[in-house]
Amino acid sequence: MSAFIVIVEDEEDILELIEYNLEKEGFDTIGFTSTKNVGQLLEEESVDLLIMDRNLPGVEGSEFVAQMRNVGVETPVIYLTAKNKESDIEEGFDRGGDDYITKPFNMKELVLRIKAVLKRTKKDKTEGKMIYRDIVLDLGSRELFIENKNIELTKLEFDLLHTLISNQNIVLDRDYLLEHVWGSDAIYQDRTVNVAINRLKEKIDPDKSKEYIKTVRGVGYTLC
Amino acid sequence: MSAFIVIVEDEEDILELIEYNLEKEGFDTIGFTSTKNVGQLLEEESVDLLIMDRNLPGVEGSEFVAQMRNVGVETPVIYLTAKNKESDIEEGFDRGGDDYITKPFNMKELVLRIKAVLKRTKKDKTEGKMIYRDIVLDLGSRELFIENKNIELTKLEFDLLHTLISNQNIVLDRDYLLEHVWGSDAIYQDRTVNVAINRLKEKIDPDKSKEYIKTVRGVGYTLC
DNA sequence: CGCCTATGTAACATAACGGTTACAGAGACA
DNA sequence: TGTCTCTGTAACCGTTATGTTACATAGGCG
Repeated sequence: MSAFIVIVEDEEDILELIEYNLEKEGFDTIGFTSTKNVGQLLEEESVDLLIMDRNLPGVEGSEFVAQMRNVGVETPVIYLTAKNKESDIEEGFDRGGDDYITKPFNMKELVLRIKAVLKRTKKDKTEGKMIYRDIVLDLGSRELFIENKNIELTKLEFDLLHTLISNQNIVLDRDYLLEHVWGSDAIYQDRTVNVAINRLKEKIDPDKSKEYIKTVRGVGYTLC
Repeated sequence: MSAFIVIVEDEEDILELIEYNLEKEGFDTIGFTSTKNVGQLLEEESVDLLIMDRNLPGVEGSEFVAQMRNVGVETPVIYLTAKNKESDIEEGFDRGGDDYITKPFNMKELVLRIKAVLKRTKKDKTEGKMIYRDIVLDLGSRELFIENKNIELTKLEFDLLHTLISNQNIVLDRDYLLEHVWGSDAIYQDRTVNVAINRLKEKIDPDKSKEYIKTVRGVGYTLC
């Protein structure tokens, strides 16, 4: 899971520490010691996550985010804050922040929270296309093209193919698919997955010549 | 799938009910009626799952978990909560909780969720590749490459090789293999291991020139 | 060398797994 | 309400993985 992360933190050593650790995790980062220029960046570039110190000299971090929200920027935010009085925390949440973390924090926790937020927001990011071999899955219009031919999919089929394609080369077991496609509270039988997969197979490869979806006996399914 | 589960629930009868049912499922459990002593346990012992009432007298369950996260404890959590207002649920998730279940709940659902969480956290640990000499075992795609040639394995063969390779240079006896590959509740004969090992040997080294798997007479097998 | 035990091998039986199909209920839509 | 589509469930069946058994072989030890 790669992502473009903007960090605003006035203490340079902390800023560098965060950047170093996040890049080690494979994220692209850019750091600022003030909110200057950040607004423009958020408006113009596709930023996946903003990590924002709340105790910046001059502007309150949450004030800045509130302004951003007003001009239509929806980038999720994780606040860094030395305060941990509950009122502050609640305030941060109320204004649309997605998470907070109190200093001092450890890197492991920050990374975990980042991944959690990205995972959560990845869902509503429906831009872009996913490609696998000659399969093109348009996440915006929810259309599937195979060899440039449009193939209609039901919601279930689309979601199923989507999670398969976003985990290509990884064998997904039925429980995983049930949880991620049907929902974590779904209590269905794993045979349900079975049938759904085969309906999908039938649609995307009627004459069974392509073998996009490989079944791994005793385990699950994979796109490989 | 055995696991060590800590339960925090102030109502003793509910606590006992949960413990009874989980132990019936083969889990090791320990129950507490308050968070006292729980923090220490989580830090010192390897706990697989925490089941946490959110409505404890005094401390908020999620506050307690947040504190634990701050000191580096990553134990997954399932919250028990009587509240079901959506805001509460989201908050629980946002702060790093892995799942929640609202009271009143039925045991079946709780057990299902427990198994799901355990499986999910186990999976995170098992990504990547394992290498031994010229053997490359891809845990995600469940593929085996020897000298860059792909060799198909059945589920059993894969799991067997996986535990061998993750215990290389250690002689594993048949009981260990039965428990870890076939499952702790498996009641097979040790000849079963024998045959499985040899089927694996045949696949990964047909002309018996490499001798990846060494049999240690009277003890078991090892990759050394 | 000869015995004994552990291990390898091959054949067989069966249980598990997954593909397929048919059907019924749920939901959308007119 | 009636119709149509989507989707979960159950039943059936072929395929294959795998446990079991029986027998062959190899290794250790006197």
